Amino acid sequence: MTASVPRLELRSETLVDGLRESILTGRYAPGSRLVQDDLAEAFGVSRIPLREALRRLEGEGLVVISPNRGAVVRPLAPKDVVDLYDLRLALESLAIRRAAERFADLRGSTKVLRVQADRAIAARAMPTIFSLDRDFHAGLAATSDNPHLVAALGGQWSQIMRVMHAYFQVANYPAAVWDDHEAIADAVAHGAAEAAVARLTTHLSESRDAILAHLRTNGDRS
Amino acid sequence: MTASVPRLELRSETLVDGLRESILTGRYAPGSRLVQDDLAEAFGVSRIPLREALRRLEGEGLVVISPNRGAVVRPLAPKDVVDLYDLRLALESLAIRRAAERFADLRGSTKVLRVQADRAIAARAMPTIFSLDRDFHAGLAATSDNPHLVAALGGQWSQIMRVMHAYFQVANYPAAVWDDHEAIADAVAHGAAEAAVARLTTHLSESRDAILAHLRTNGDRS
DNA sequence: CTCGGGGTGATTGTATACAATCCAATCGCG
DNA sequence: CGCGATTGGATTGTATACAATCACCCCGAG
Repeated sequence: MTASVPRLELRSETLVDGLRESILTGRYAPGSRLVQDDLAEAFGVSRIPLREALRRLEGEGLVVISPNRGAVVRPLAPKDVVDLYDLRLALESLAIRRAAERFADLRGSTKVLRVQADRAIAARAMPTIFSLDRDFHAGLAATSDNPHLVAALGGQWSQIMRVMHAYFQVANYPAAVWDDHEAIADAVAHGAAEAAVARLTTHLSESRDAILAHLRTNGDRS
Repeated sequence: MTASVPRLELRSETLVDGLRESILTGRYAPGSRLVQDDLAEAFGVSRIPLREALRRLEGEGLVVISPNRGAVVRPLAPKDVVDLYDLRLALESLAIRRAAERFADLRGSTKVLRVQADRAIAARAMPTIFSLDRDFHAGLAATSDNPHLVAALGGQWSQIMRVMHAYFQVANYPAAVWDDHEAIADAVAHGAAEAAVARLTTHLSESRDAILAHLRTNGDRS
């Protein structure tokens, strides 16, 4: 399937995206080894661009590379979940406050997302659900008009998405998620920053606790 | 400490550190091109490990790589300074709150830093001053007991350090910096999180404004 | 003088090839 | 039988070599 291909734009770029997606969706689980020869063959390239892609992801914090011992998908312990959510709350609160200052109205797109989400939930398509969830929070971040904040949040979300895919194998998504989203979008649109932050706080707490619960139930990995 | 290791440990690792340091200290200024052949020769390696190092730094947000057009040190506009400080305040406030919860006492090391800083100021050694400033804030972050927060703050600090070196060529460091540090450390040690945050807020505002002022004065670059 | 149109040198992108290192299983010795 | 040395295979690290792409300059037509 490595298409005949001279058409490829730039190997490295598509490689980074492909690898990142594979890690985020759990195709390569936290802690698993990333053997260069195998990956190179799987993506149809030599090891040179592949190694560069790994370095890129190392910089993003998705993989850990030990000299002469190779790369592994960065492991995730329960404490990481707590720490990540703590951090994420601070970042996203800032995003909300900045967005509310300008009365950013993203209720429209939120509604669209909800429709798509309902469909995905009916179809039990977890990856799609996660993706739509991410879209909402990414949209929220974007309205902050602070690219550095967007980047930082994107990094945190990557980590969290990894946890979700690692532990949410069964569909057991917190039900009120999309209600929370609407409430937050509504508050932001009215400039009610603190109300939005309050709702976000409970929103994230529930999400975090759901993950931690699943983690303890299915937490049979070392 | 660094094991005896006389011979070269691993090219890539020392390369990344060396390159990062060169960028942070302004040896390669924001916006300047990073030609692979030149850097490879300068560091005495081939282009392969060098390219990997660049990818790593791209992941950290220090360089930007355009396909077939090479890498440049990520440019920094005035708005970046504002955005970075906005973000940094949120992150460091979180660090302070977590540190204050445990009454972390870093007044001892802060005092040591101040002594070293006074010496550096007398010697007009700006890079050393920046470094000691970073040490204080890094120490503060470390007491949060949240590695992800430490990493995020480290990334922000890298960006800010780049701005400092780019615009603070002349020694004009805000005078009250080390008083602020002592006040913050003192408040944290007494568990007075909000007092520490308040002092941090003015501390960062002054630092930011000093940079912006210099930026406007010396801002003759495109 | 301005605007395309090549052509050329400089620079990046990737594959192949080989050296260095690590890991595990085996062997030898007590 | 236990345990450290050793060796072989697997895997990573780097250099050399070459292909692909781009930027710049020069030139000629309008």
